Amino acid sequence: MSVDPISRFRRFNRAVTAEVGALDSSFLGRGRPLGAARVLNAIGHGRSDVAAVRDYLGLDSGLMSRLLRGLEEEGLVATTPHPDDARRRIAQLTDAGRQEFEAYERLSNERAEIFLARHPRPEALLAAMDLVASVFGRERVSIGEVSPRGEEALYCLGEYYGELARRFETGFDVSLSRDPHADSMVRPHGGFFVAFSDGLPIGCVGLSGKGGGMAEIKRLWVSPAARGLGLGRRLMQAAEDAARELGINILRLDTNSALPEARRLYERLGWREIARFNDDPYPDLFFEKHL
Amino acid sequence: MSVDPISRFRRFNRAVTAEVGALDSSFLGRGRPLGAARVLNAIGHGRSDVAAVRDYLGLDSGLMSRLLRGLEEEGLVATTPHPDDARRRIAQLTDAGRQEFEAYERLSNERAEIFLARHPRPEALLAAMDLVASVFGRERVSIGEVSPRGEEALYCLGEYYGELARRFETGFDVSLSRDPHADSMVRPHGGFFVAFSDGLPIGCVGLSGKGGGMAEIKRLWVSPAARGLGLGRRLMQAAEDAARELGINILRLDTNSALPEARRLYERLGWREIARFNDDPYPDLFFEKHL
DNA sequence: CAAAATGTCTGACTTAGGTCAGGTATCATG
DNA sequence: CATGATACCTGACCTAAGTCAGACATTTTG
Repeated sequence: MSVDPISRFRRFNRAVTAEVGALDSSFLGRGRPLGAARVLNAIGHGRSDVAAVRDYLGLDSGLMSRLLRGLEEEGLVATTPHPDDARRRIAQLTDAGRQEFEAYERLSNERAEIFLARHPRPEALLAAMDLVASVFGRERVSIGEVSPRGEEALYCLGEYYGELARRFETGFDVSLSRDPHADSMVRPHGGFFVAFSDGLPIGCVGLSGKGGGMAEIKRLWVSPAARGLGLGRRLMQAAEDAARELGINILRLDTNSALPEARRLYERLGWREIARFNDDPYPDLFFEKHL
Repeated sequence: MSVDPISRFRRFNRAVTAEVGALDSSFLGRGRPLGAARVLNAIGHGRSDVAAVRDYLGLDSGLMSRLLRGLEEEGLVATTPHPDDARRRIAQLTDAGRQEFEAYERLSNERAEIFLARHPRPEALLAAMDLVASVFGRERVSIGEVSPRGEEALYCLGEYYGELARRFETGFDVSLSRDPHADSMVRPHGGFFVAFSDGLPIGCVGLSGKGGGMAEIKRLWVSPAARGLGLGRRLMQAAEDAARELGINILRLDTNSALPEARRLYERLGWREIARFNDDPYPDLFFEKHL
């Protein structure tokens, strides 16, 4: 019986091709070819620069131009020259365009809801989808610096605390831990970095400093769906790069032996175990790295 | 932060659309449009009837005819009239066609291997993909009667025993259990049914009889990826239908309280708990249903 | 056995999507 | 301020894919 990995992969492909095809063609219900609908959606999602849309959708400049013209004639899009550079153009939805865009959004959301409702445990299904999407999108993960008070950061931190609570035998209570003040993770003291996969945050790390040549790495978290894809390393690299930029040359961090994969990561990245340097009740392992 | 189910679903869609598109276009490397490649593959996978191919690929009869003609001109396919009905035609690969088909298969397998190698735990990735594929392919699951000695049946039984071994505190040893003889699950005594999703077996059930108006349901198994999609019910229905056909009017089964979802299923389907009717060491629950 | 139905094929046509070679306006630079 | 680079646009062209009406041979049905 051929239930080998390859057959399973190919079954997945066929199932998904059929379904995604149906999803795509549901966009056809609004009497507009798929190309035009995709451009409308890209603009609706905030890609206003014509070149950005073209790039995102992988379109030839001629084709892009024609699609844009079509949407303009329909009265859904208006283009204006870019204020800094009149060669470039920026496209924006008109009121009618925004309505049409929202109709597409509704369609898409409806399909998503129907699909998720097909399973008795949508959370398990979503976790599986996250995992697949993370592996597929592995090359398209970007790391950005954000405010540690912003919603992306808060989301990541919430997930991080939840994970610790699950993995520490004693649970985890933020208020008992040495919680770095958000100001310490903002320039010029430090920074806060979030990894985005197609717009969704899937990992974070904080660089917490007080001025001077020393800082701490805090709150390294990678979404379960994205583990094993080298994201921890990339986040640590982003934090180190920022530290160098800020003139920091000694980094420290604390962690717990209940998180063996974190320990392995630090060791692989050239961190050295040192003696306890704080009285936080949760960590039992302490590391340092000279840049 | 929008990390709601809908966003996650849509992220999955985008990731998969991009990847599956790349996969499709990898078929273009052999200098043949996708449509022709799809027809070649359908024939290679054993769909010889022209109507069957057309139906499977959802093609117009005119288009199908032209694609077939193209493949014939390339010397990859030969068509002959159907022996029973000269209006119908059957298509078969020539030697050159088979070589070309195998080249496509190799391409497809290579891509699958590369993808799976991207993850440190391919088994977790595959489990996630199986789950998604099962939900997507929910409507396309077919139940067929097979020999209980065939490879599909043996595969399912292997998975079934593995599952019991994991779920029973004492483990599970087939040789200690009352294993129904395969002959009892073949007409006219009984039957063995396997659920297929796109060719892969994802569930089974046996109807084990010795002649006479009574039979037992044995070996009900549903792949973890396909649970919660109503497959258990469909398999039980297939077994019951076969029982009625064979003139059986009393069905029995035994199960274990370590499998609560099985118990719930039986109760929902109108089975009644009865007293122990055998001395098998594993079951502790016994059910009966009058048809 | 004539009429209706079926399965495939052919020709004429349409649409979506895409490529390519210029063309035009604008910007950056020596 | 001339020159080349850049960003977008236009026209001409092409292919893949699909639709539709009718043709033809064969089979089924009244």
